[in-house]
Amino acid sequence: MRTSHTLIPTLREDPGEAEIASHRLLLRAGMIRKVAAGIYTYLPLGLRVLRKIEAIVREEMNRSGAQEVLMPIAAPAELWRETGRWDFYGKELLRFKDRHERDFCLGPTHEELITDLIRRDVRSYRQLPLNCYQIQTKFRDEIRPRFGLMRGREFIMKDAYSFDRDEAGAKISYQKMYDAYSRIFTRCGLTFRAVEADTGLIGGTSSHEFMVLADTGEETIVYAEGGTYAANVERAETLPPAETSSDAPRPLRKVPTPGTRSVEEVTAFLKVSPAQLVKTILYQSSKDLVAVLVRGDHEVNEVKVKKLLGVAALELADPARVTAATGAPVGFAGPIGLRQVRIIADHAVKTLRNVVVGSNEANAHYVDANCDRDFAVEQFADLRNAQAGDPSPKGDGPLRLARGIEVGHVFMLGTKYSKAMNAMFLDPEGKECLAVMGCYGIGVSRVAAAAIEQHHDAKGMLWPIPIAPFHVHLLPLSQSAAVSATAQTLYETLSQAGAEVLWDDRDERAGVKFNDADLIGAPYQLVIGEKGLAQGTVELKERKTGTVKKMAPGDVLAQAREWLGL
RNA sequence: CGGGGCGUAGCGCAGCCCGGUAGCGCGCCUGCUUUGGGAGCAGGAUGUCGGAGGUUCAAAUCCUCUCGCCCCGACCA
Repeated sequence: MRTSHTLIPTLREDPGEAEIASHRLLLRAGMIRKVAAGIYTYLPLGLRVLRKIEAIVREEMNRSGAQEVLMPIAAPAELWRETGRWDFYGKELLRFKDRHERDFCLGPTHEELITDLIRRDVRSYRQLPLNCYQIQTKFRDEIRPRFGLMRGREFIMKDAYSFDRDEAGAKISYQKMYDAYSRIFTRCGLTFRAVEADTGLIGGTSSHEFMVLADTGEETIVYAEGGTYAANVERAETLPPAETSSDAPRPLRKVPTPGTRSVEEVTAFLKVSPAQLVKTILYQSSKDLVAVLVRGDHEVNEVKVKKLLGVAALELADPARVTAATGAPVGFAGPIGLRQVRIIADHAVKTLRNVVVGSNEANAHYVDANCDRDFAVEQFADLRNAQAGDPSPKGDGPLRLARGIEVGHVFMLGTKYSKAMNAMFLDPEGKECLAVMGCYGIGVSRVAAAAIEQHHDAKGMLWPIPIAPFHVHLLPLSQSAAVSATAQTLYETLSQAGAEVLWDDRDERAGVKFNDADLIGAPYQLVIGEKGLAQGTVELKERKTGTVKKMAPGDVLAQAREWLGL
């Protein structure tokens, strides 16, 4: 493809709105342009990358036995009401009415639509198992879209849904997808890790997320150093401390702690370690007010709290509610004498003796408080985030933290949707059974962004060959007849051999071409200049390493074949 | 939704505090020269100063409202 008539509007300067590498470089290289917050147009180069990723996804999905379908983006509310998600999904679900005032939404995911299809057309166990997938635009009205393609509102997703006769079959389907995903991300040239994950709004029984490891990732993952355990921090289990403190309980005392609200302030004032304090955090759930107790050096894991309480929504109680419930300003809440509020606590709280807690009175805390003796806890559970150094729940070493970009997520759904929507089939005995489902997503556009986060340098992108917009960037440095003729010949030779060549035929100076080529990041650059040509050579340069090989034009094909694996 | 910031030429920004009718760099167009890492000279085009209202003789600048965008937070008491 020639650049002179291709829309590749590269930018010389960094766009002000972009913070992270992928966003900045996608804009600068003229691959995407913003239309609204979290909504982008893909230009020719950006689209080529997406198509490459899609092709790999398609190949591996087909190889795994899944079949491609295409569902609509607009879905009628009725289907979403059947599963209850019309109310449950919240504001991320973009809703609208058609001209007849009927409710519709833009699909953020397609369990309802696919289940509706299958319940109509799959009646017999003979038709199962079945796995249908699509590659399609999704819309989620994110609270805060950011980082370009990383968290858009409109984005491209591959979503697949499997239907099996029973749990055992569903497990096989799940494993097939897990394996396909591993092949897909490997082929895309990504360093990734599959981790245990929370199922979130999709629901279901278990899931794994595929995380591309990158410091700019929005997710925190924990993994056992040298072991196999790996999980999203939302999900990662923490073990209760092995031993209960053997300290003898001391009498409860109330002490003045003027103006100390935070753990740091209180512990510094009382000269105790944060691990000797229990903080009391008040949450407003969709049902009632709940006090969550965790050790001073721990963090509440809201996902775990939500699960324990069986509620969908949970937020910190606002200061007015805290004061109403505790009788004290925010910062002095404690479990002792706290009435009409459910009190739940992290396991670690149970093993502590003689702790500091809030007194529900301004400017005072209790010291030497002991649970059971001084306050009652309704339920103990794992309610905190895992931290670096915690023991792995699998016992395979201490946990470490890392950042990741979630590019894929596989779920065992069980019968959540088939039950809600009555997706039944007849088994060999003629009995009606619920299909056991799984669902599997890949953020196609996010994969592109993740690849850049992992593969770039100060000058631009460093695309892995399988997803690069082009393999070779052909850079004739002058408009002379000899240079042009050589460029023409090499373009044809390489193209015929299956190499994808971007031919910079613009009348630009060498520096401009080099900089644009480095920015766009094709794995190889083929430089043709007057000087080299006078000596009978052209240069083939590896973008990533900067390694330059001078060779006769006739030797380029063989070298390119070797490097590109053609 | 809360906090902060920003909307001025295609892009990046200055001008705003202290009101007087808009500027710089890059890009774009023309010509000449130049031609291996973002060329030089000369000439040129481009702005409802995000929008609406208000104050004023006069508003990019002050006031009010509004829309959009970016960042942080929406998690620790």
